[in-house]
Amino acid sequence: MQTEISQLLSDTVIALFQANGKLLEWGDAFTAPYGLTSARWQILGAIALASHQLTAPQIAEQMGVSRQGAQKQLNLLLEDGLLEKLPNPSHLRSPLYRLSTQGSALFERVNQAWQVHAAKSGAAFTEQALATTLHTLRLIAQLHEMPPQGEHDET
Amino acid sequence: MQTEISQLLSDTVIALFQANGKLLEWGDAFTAPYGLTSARWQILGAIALASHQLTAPQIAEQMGVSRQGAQKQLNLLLEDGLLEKLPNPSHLRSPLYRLSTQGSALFERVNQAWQVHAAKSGAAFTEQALATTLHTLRLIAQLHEMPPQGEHDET
DNA sequence: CCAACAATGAAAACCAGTTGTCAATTATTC
DNA sequence: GAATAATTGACAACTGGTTTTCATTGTTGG
Repeated sequence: MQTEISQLLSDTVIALFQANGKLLEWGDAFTAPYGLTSARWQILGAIALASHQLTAPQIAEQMGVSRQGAQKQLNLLLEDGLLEKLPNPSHLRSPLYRLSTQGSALFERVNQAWQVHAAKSGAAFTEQALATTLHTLRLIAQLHEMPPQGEHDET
Repeated sequence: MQTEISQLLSDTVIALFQANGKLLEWGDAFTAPYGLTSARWQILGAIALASHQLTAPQIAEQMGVSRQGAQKQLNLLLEDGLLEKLPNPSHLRSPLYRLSTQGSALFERVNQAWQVHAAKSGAAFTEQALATTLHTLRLIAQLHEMPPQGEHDET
């Protein structure tokens, strides 16, 4: 029995996949002039917008990706000199990460360009529609939350 | 100048990424009992719901992935016996794909389970909210459409 | 007809993520 | 304080996608 709402939900999920693909592709092109990719930009953002310095597992957590996945990008960004490690006073093995001078300047530039874009394309939406979409997306994510059976994270 | 709407847009994009991740993860778990993954399911769906038989490039187009990416999965699904090639009367090299008996039965089962889930979780949303979300997502996708400079697809 | 060009499948290299394993460090508990 | 458990970084293998390249097949124009 295909109800109206369940059909809408199916369509929404498909639209979500497509929007995700377009955004990643767009983000890659958008950040390419700065020598970045969507993935790198996302990590820089996570670090830049954090209120304090973060360890690798904290960054992964905050981004919703695996610890190892975040670490991979962190190592690459370190090689590129966009990040730097600080010794973690309370953890010998697990350094804190912050933007290097270079990384900070770069992120600043990208972020400013993004703000311009967001302000411009924001004109295509009503505040009401965006608020509803945001809420619905969060609900969808929550509804499809998987029981955490990862490494040994939860109790 | 961070307007209210551009902040909402940024938050929505982040929520979109997270929902996408959760859905893929959920889809993998959901289809695992049937021996599928999110990716395989998506391809079966594209073929099953098409009004006529499709070639590999058509399937890729319809899914919004690259020709080569779709081909990869098609070959795997062929190996698994879920699809079969039909000789294409108007194209020697480019066969048409359709679900095999086995693939058809499998998709039927998965799809029925999905319908149950969609009907159940649809209860969490109002029709209005879903419609707005669907529309907004399509608008986001459209706004971030990249100028096609691919192989030599577009005119 | 046939020469140029487009579309197709196949394969390889790569990107970005995942899980699993392992050794080392940190935290907990008795 | 020592044994045990959890956290962490590094590495390898895998998934699913991308682009690039190549040989082959269709298509089209002279």
